[in-house]
Amino acid sequence: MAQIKKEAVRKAILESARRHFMQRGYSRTTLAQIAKGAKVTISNIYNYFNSKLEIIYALYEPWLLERLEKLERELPPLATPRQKLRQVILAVLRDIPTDQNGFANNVLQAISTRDADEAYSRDLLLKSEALVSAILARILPGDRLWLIEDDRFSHLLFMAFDGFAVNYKLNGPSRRVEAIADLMCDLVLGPAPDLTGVPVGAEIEGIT
Amino acid sequence: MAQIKKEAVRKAILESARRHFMQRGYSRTTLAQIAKGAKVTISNIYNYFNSKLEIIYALYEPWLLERLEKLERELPPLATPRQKLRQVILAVLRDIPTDQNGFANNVLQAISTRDADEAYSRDLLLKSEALVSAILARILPGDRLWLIEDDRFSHLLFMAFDGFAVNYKLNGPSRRVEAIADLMCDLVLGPAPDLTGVPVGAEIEGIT
DNA sequence: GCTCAATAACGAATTATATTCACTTTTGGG
DNA sequence: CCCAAAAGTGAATATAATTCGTTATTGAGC
Repeated sequence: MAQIKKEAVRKAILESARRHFMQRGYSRTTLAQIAKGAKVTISNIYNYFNSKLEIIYALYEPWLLERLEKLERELPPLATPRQKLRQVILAVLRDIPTDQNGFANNVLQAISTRDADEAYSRDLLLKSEALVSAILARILPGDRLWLIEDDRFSHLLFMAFDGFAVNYKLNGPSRRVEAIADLMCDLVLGPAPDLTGVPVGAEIEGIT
Repeated sequence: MAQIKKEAVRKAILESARRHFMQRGYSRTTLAQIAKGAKVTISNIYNYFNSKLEIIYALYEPWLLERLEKLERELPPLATPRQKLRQVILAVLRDIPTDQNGFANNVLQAISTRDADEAYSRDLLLKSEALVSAILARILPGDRLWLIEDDRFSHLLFMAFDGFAVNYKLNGPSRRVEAIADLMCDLVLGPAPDLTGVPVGAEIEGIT
């Protein structure tokens, strides 16, 4: 054959892109900046990726899946179904949208401005919803399992995920997301037990 | 004084912009197209608006408020609180995101790509949430009014609104949005009455 | 009506970037 | 040790938003 594309170069491009997207967002990051950061010429980037859009897709999938795996690791220490459900909701509506200085928003930037003829696969969305449904299946009591049929509840969460991602960039961290998580827990599991008289902090998730 | 900005010119610019945004989306609509459609030069547009972003803002607010007023007009004919709640949810998650070929998505395009130094006011979001809360206050039974405290439930709806707006452009009409509305109705008002044996159609909202 | 200054309207730059292209350099298999 | 395929390059190209210097219009005061 001949020269082989170097994994190191690809990595360098992705790393530089990630840094810049995080700092300045997708739209305002130029290929010139990415190239400079990766010590590569702009045109050589096109030997590795067909477009700027493809670069962010390459970053997005592993990032999101990693975050969902992290969520799974966080759950076992939590004592009650309520704490676990709350954590799942907060992961999707708060922790992931704010991760990496709002990285999720970059994907929305990219997707919403893409040309109609550029392919877009919703596989990742479907996969993520299924993953969250599987997590919920292990948390919810039997009489609440109808919620996750057809990934309905997960779909709702991921639709709201978009909104929280956009709003994080506009207004900073949401002041109401925890209240919304509690509200959803109440709706799904019934009202929280009255904690009056219970030592402060006992209802907080995490190490007891 | 001297020449006065003509309302007709401003209107023409907005109308042309609306048409083009609807057809091709915000990013792919050029000022050249808007100018041509409005029979105005590109540079004259800048006598009326400071930027492309300002044009879509000028279209967005009246459009959204009009849609929310339309929602209010749709409610009185509906018989039950459940039908009304369902209609509110469907308005925010389905009807408004799909209106005008996904006009809402244009605003997301504009907002998500705006420069950080461009002012953005969340007043409209807050106003809309308050409006929907007020509507819900008239629908929900007293023991469910805690849901709308601090506009929590409305906020959740409007966060999901963003997701549905984005996804409408990517995948067309959601196949699950009605199921999600039913799910939310069930969570908020308790399970739907069993309609087995009831004449078909009796549970559908609208004229009885 | 007439004047004139404010400003609407204009066309031609300017700027900023993603993408393409023709060319040069490198390198792995025979 | 070739050499062709592919990596890598710098210079166009294309597309658009925005700015700028100039011209044309017009409403208020006379």
